[in-house]
Parts: sequence; structure tokens; C-alpha cells
Amino acid sequence: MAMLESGEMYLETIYILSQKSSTIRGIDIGEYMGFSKPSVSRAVGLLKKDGYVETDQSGYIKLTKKGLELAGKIYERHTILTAVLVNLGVDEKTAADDACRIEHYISDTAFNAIKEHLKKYGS
Amino acid sequence: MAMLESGEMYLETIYILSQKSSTIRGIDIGEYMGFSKPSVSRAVGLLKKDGYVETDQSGYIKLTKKGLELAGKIYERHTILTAVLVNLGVDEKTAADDACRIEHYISDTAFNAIKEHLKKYGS
DNA sequence: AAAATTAGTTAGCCAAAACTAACTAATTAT
DNA sequence: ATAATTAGTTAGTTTTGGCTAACTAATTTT
Repeated sequence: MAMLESGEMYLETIYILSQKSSTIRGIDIGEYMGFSKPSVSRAVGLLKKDGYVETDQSGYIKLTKKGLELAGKIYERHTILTAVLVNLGVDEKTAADDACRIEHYISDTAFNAIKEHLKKYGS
Repeated sequence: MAMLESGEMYLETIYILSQKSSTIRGIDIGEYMGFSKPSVSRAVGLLKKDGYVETDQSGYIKLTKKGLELAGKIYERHTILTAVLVNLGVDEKTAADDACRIEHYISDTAFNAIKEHLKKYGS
């Protein structure tokens, strides 16, 4: 099935936490996102079932190649969209919040157009 | 309660249909959106309950002042966001599809910044 | 006038994604 | 060694928003 906003947010969170620690547990994800343990357990189970994530012998959560690719893509959208909005004069917090929602709904085509524009004109 | 994407899509559809006809029925909305009669019935009932819509003696659906304001705002987002994406080189269809999703998730602050930019620089 | 179509509603199903309560299992503290 | 904390899972609830089936009521058609 196609990945929805919820699944993408979990993936992105795992990606971000991976940059700080190599041992990520469900509880860390829940704490970061403000969700309960069962919600995380269910969501990670779905990501695992769909091959985005796997757990090692100790139960730590890792992104698979497929998961890393998608998470990286979403994270890039997050940073670029935030940057574009900040360039347009939007405050950091609002820009990041908007980017965090829009990143799940924008097409590759539209995102790439925005990214190219930012690269060329910086605004 | 806050209006979600679904409710906003129904409002926007009613707004668009209102520009072509003054007698709008549930069946027209369903046909336009590709949804079943019961889905429309339920959605219009919620919009009515929250004061965005009312029905006249003949059962025709009209936007209230409150509904017209919100629908107009969403429609403006739709047109401006589409225009911005087209200016960036995105094809019409993709631009409109993206705008149709993003319009529900962007903040007033970010949208206004984008709108001002379009006004000043046309791209 | 009787039959058929059309519009709307009601009831109930399904999926997604959050939740609480309560369980298991493992680790840590006393 | 026992008790307490911590992490994860299971079961079951809630909300949102689609759906079908089946009903009512009004309008058309024949």
C-alpha cells in the first residue's frame, strides 16, 4: 500500500533519531513524537511488514535500504521547504511546522521545481 | 471543531458549483467529487450543524456567510498555489492536484508570504 | 393510475491511526 | 532474592470519512 502521512512521520523520526544514536527503541520514537507505546508498536510493526524497518537481535530499530531512501527523501523535503518559507519571510517555527505537513502531500514534480528555484535564485 | 481536509473539500466544491448554478443538490456534489450519496448526506449534515451551509425550502444547498468566507479562502489558496507552481514550471494538472492537497495544510502565515512573493515578482 | 426513476436518509461496515488498560518479559535496585 | 521500574505487546475503544444496502418521498413516464 502507499505510505500515508503517519507512516512517513514515523520513518522521518527514525531517520532523525538515527543521526544521534545507533540504538533506537520504540520508546524513543514515542517520546520524540508524543505518542503512546502501543501506537509506536503498531506503526513500527507496519513499517517492518512493508520492509522499511527491521530490528536487530537486541530489538533495536534500524532503517532498511528502502526505508533510508524514503526517509531521506522526506527529510530533504522538510529542510528545503522550511528553507524556502524562511526565505520568503516566514518565521522558523511556522516554516518548519508547515514543511512538516506539506512534505507528505507535495508531488516529486512540484518539489523538484521548488528545489531548483531555490538553487538558482536562493528565494 | 477545526475543519479538516474532507470538510474543506466539500465546502470548496459547493463554492465552485455555486458559480455555475444557484440550485445545488447533494447529488451534484457527489457527482463532482465522485462520492456516494450517503457520504455527501453525512458531510453536508456536518457542515450544516457547524453553520457553514444551509438548505432552503426546496432543499437546495447554500453557503452561509461563514461558509462563503472559508470556501473563498480555500479557493484563493487553490488558485494562487496552482499559479505559483505553474510559474515554477510545473504542468497545470500536477500543479492543480498539488494545490488541492496543500491548500488544506498550509498556514495563513506561509500562504500570505507566498502570495506576496507572487504579487511582487510574479514567480 | 400505476410503474419507474431520482434524491435523500438511515443503518451498519471498513480502514487508518490515535488512545487506555492490562499483560509479559527483562532489567535494575534494595 | 525480592521488588520495582522499564519496554514492548495485546485487546479493545474512539474518531474520521469513505462504502453498500435498503428505505422513503417526490417526481416522471407510460
